[in-house]
Amino acid sequence: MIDDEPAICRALRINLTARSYEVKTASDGASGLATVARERPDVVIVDLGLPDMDGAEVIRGIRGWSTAPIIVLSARENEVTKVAALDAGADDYITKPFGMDELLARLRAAVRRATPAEDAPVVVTDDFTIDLAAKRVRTNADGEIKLTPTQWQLLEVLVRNRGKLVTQRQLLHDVWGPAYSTEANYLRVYVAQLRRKLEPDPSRPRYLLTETGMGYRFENESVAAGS
Amino acid sequence: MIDDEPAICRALRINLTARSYEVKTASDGASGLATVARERPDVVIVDLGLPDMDGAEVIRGIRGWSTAPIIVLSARENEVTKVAALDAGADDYITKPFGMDELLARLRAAVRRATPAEDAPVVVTDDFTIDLAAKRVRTNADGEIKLTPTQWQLLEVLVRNRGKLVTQRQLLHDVWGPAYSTEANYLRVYVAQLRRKLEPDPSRPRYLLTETGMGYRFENESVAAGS
DNA sequence: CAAAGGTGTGAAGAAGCCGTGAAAATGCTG
DNA sequence: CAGCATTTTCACGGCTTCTTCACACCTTTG
Repeated sequence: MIDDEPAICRALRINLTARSYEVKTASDGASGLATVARERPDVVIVDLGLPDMDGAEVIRGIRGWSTAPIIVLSARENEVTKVAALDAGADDYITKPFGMDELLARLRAAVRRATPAEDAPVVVTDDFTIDLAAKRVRTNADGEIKLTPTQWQLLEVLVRNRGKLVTQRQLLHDVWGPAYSTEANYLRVYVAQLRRKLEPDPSRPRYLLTETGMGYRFENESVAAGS
Repeated sequence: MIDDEPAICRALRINLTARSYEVKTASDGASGLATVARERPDVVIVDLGLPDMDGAEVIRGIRGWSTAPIIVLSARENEVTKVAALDAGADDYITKPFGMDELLARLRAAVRRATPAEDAPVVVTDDFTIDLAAKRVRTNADGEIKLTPTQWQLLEVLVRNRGKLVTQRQLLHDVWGPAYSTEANYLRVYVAQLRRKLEPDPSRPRYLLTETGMGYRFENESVAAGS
């Protein structure tokens, strides 16, 4: 937050911190730019009418090397100023006085836009790599592995719960649907198929583990230290 | 633009057309959603207070399957309405009466934000070159290739997700719209057409790969070193 | 030590999916 | 309105995938 009015700064800091945003403040353009450079914020809130620099200057200074959303606060209704700020690279422009709820909503909108929903869905083991997003598996030995839809779904459920035990019941429910809670042989058949394709030694599984009487577990102890 | 006031509609249309935006209008929520589904606009402007639907409903309806920026116009200063619209997925909220210059500036900001990731609008393979921006394909053998609109859209979705598997569902959704989630034969027909035009050996595809039961994948393993 | 339940195989028929060519319907242009 | 390009629909053979089953193996339990 780059703002020279202590009152607004304090009000915002309190409200934002209460919603578990992390807030850093600067009170003029120069130190604002420095802070942005240092802290790499996810969003920047800039008050126009800073003591040392023109608002559009500050915005351009940030845009020169960051694509973080910039929200401008200003007392000035003046349309020319708004247009200048927006064209300099600002993402939103709020006129004072403003409601805190509106600011927060605009903040959420800005963050939402900037976050392209990337949850790193790639699991790497010593023997193969699973890319959940691309729906793709390759082994270090043979390269690309082809999985059938059911095989893939089963693997996906297990990998999404990696480390945890997944009940037979739940696996059947998630892969075959609510009507198949009893057909436990499906699991045996398909787990065997996956082991044949993924495990270095299918008869002694290292990743797709059986928990007798309960279900299965995908384990990826990066092994690291032998023994 | 979804707006039921003819005066505003006309004013906007004139101003936007003059700046060489292409404008489509709808005068109520239902036809607005239909128009968005059909036209695939780059930005949507929605007036709240439509005759048939709640504003937030319209926004959610669009957000359900499009990520195009949505700018809301409204006569209501009411903060609750603003927050509701923004949290429903709107990107900006402008209170009437507004200055045309401000609207245009916010429009530019919205479009600018929405078009960042053009990280490689030209895809080159060993056999052909796809220019996403210019919407053109040329093969090394025959030169320029003509694609029909549907063929192009399908190819575009696949290429934008190159390397990733794209579900049949998603392809139908993105190319034909939200109502066609089941017509999987369309895909077979059009993929075959694309293969006939692009693949060196259409019966043994190298780029447009089938993942039986799941979907299709555009692959461009520059072939590179064998083994 | 024998019985019982749960698990890992391999194989075979059934079911469903894909590629294909072509015809009917639709929309567009002049 | 005719002529053309495009989209939608359909039915077939060939192939992949799913389901089902029988049997061997293991571990636990009385």
